[in-house]
Amino acid sequence: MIKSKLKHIVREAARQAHAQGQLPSDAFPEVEIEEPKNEAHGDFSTNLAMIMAKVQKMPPRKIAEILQAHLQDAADWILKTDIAGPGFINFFIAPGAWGPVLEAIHAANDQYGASTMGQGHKVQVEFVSSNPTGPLHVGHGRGAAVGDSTARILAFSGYDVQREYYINDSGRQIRTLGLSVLLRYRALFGENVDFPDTCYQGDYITDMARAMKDKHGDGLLAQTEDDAVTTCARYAAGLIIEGIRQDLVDFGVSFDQWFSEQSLYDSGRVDACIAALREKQQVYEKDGALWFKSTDFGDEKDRVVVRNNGITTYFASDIAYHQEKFERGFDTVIDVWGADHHGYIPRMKAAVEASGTNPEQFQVILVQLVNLLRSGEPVAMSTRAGEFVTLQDVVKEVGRDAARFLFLTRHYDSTLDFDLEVAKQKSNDNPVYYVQYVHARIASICRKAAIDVTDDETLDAKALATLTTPEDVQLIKQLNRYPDIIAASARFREPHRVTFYLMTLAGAFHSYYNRQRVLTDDPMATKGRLYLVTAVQKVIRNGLALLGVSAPERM
RNA sequence: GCGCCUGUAGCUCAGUUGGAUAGAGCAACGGACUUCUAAUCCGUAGGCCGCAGGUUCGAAUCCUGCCAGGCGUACCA
Repeated sequence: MIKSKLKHIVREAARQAHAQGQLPSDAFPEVEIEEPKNEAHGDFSTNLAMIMAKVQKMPPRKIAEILQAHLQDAADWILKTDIAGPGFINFFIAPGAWGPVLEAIHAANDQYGASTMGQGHKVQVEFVSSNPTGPLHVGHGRGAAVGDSTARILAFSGYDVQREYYINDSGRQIRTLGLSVLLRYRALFGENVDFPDTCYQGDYITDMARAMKDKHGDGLLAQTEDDAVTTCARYAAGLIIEGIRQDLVDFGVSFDQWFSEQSLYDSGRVDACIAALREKQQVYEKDGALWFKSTDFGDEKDRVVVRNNGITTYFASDIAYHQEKFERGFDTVIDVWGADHHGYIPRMKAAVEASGTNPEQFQVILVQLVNLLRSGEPVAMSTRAGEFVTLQDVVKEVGRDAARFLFLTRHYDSTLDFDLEVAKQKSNDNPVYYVQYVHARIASICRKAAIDVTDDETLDAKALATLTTPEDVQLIKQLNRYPDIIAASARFREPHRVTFYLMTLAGAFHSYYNRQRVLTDDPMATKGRLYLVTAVQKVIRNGLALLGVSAPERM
């Protein structure tokens, strides 16, 4: 807010300088206001003079001097301006001028940081979409945290967001699942079955076999293998999906829609899609298979959509699925995938483009792997061997808040070491408590305070005016950054920016807490500081909510 | 071989999309609880931003080439 005012003031200064013939060109670039890292460089700065040097054909410092003359009396809250370095203009803001930041926070309350950036554009975020062949593991948890938080941040930033889970309930893996259950089922009746290692090994398979026995008795033994596999597959997939849904609910993640791959076949959508590809001559036959010409759209080789045995590939239904998504009117479709699927991106982009959609409307967030550790030692994980720590296990052991927060303490591009022992610790090593502690501490102050300022419609100007110490100003400046952080986080689809911001804000608060007393004998000063710390509390609560993490009143 | 991601303090990672003297946490060392919660704070120390070129007023950031690690490279999903 202060930044946008400054932006306007600088632009106005440039305009005046041009009008008075001091600047030859009126081709002004967008004014950028940034915050210098070094305090000696003021509260804000602009590099406009440097950027304009080429167009104006003048040295940057000279331009800065011209601009500075027009900035002299632009606003009474600008204490002074400096020209420094190669041509930065630095602004020093009056310590008493930061009150509007707190007013904005209290007025907006849980909407502080929200924006209309998305202008109501329809965005779909599809995430997790784990195959219903087994429970979710830690890697899925990270995808869930990233996808869910991204969706929350986009919605907060004015996008019309829909969250979707794609269920791969068709194809060979599901057959394998059914077979796995059937074989265990037969074993329950004393059959000496040979259990291939291509089948799913986990105990949950045997559990489901027992359930089949309870439900059908020995009825499946009489069926053809094909029918029995189908029965088992349907039952198992349904049960697993239900488990996944419950795990995600326990993790604080919900979806607007669960989309079945099988439904694309049942409705004839996949066949229609392939027919359309033929129509547009985007496919050709070779070696008995049908190939999609993805190389026409930048992929490195063409891809099979119908195998020579007549069965469609996963890619075929995925083309149909993404066409269907865009037909639903989404301006942007975001898929959150595990990094091991990155080779799939070019062909999917190609398919989207071939369907006549601008490929930029299709975006993939590739989430890197999670290395699960316990006290620094890797925990063995192999889905096929059935040895893995499930997301449910992790949430049970370390808690939902810690798990979600830690999944978002890295850029999704970086692999993440997730140490169960560290995640459990209620100490310095665990940033989630560091942030939550701020919320609890402030709640405690409020309980102790004689007055309640949280319902104040308008803030007492006299109380605000007491907030002039360097510690006060520093903390307010930190709060002032929040909307920009959210905007960047939404623009780049990077939830970790919020996480890092919260850790920084928490640090600033703890530091403040140790230097300044909130509740004192001075009623005005106390009131002012209550305005300040409750604003911090609101921003912490607000940011944690975007991460799907709770803000406790006591710890 | 080719493609994608990563390489920043002893360790784990940020770095406002090209800005000023590269930051934080942990670990190490030294301090602060008769105080609104010590799950906290203050201080010290720690750097060839993988290497080498290039682009410009200016590069951890952009381009090229190497080196190292991870992942991928199906008529699997």
